[in-house]
Amino acid sequence: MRDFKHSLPMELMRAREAAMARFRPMLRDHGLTEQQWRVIRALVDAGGAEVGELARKSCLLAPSLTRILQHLESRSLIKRTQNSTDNRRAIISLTARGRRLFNKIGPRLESLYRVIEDEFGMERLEALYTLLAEFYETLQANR
Amino acid sequence: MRDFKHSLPMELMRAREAAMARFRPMLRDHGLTEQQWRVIRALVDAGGAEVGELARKSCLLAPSLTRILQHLESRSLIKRTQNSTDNRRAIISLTARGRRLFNKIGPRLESLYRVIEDEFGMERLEALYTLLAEFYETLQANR
DNA sequence: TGCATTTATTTAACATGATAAGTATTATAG
DNA sequence: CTATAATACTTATCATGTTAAATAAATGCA
Repeated sequence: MRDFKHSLPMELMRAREAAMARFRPMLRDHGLTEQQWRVIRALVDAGGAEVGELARKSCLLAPSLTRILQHLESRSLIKRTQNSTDNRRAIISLTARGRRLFNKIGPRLESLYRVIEDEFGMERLEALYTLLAEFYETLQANR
Repeated sequence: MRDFKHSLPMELMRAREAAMARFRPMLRDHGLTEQQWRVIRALVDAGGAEVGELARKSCLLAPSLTRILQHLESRSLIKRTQNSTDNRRAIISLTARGRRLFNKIGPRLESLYRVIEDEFGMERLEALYTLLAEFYETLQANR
């Protein structure tokens, strides 16, 4: 059998964890989990989105997102706007407070990210991005 | 700011999830989670290990591993052997039942893995492995 | 020896991951 | 128009992720 070390899901996880270990402490200093940050960032990117759309953009399962939105709403970082034509759908968007938090954290994470770019090298990083995207597409296409 | 889509931790996660989606249903059919399987596989690979060593090999945090071991022990898939020279350490190993389960599942997962190799191609897969390992090493080295 | 420190593991608490089931709303066939 | 199916979320449940604190055994040193 293939060596245990040579397990792709494990390697992907280890690489991801190595990166997240750089970012997580700062998010935590601001009272945010990694997943909560993904939601906030997706909302900045989209400028308001339905729950399902937000789940796809932030790579979260619907039940997880439901809880996270409840949490963020209780902290007044997001708000819900009911869609008048379809009462199942609600548009989620950041509050002013949510945007302020993003503006405070975003640049700091960017600079941490640039450190990684410097350490690993932009070329190899781009190569990694490309392979990851291709891998994802290949597996999605044949499923 | 860098495009939200271009977030390395996200891409790593999406790639991992695409792969795990192929494996998870079969593990579930045998009543195992992905993490429980990692522990079993690490035990086969090491043939018995201390808890800390097992945590490293299976990429699990100690508190998660504690719970998983309790679970696996209650199902008689693993056993603990006390170390006489250091009572803090216990050697974890598979029971006969644990090994039988591994022998049943292992080959099926291998064949699912080979499907991925075929779809994505062995060369690109090796390139991905190499980049992931280098990325991990780079980030570990400078931490 | 005796006691503070370190090491190995477990508990605790809160948040998320994963699956199944439930609820409310909208679309659709008859 | 109405019963039925599909859609969009939400709840529920159990397992794990993450951090901090607790426990217990081994080590180091006065």
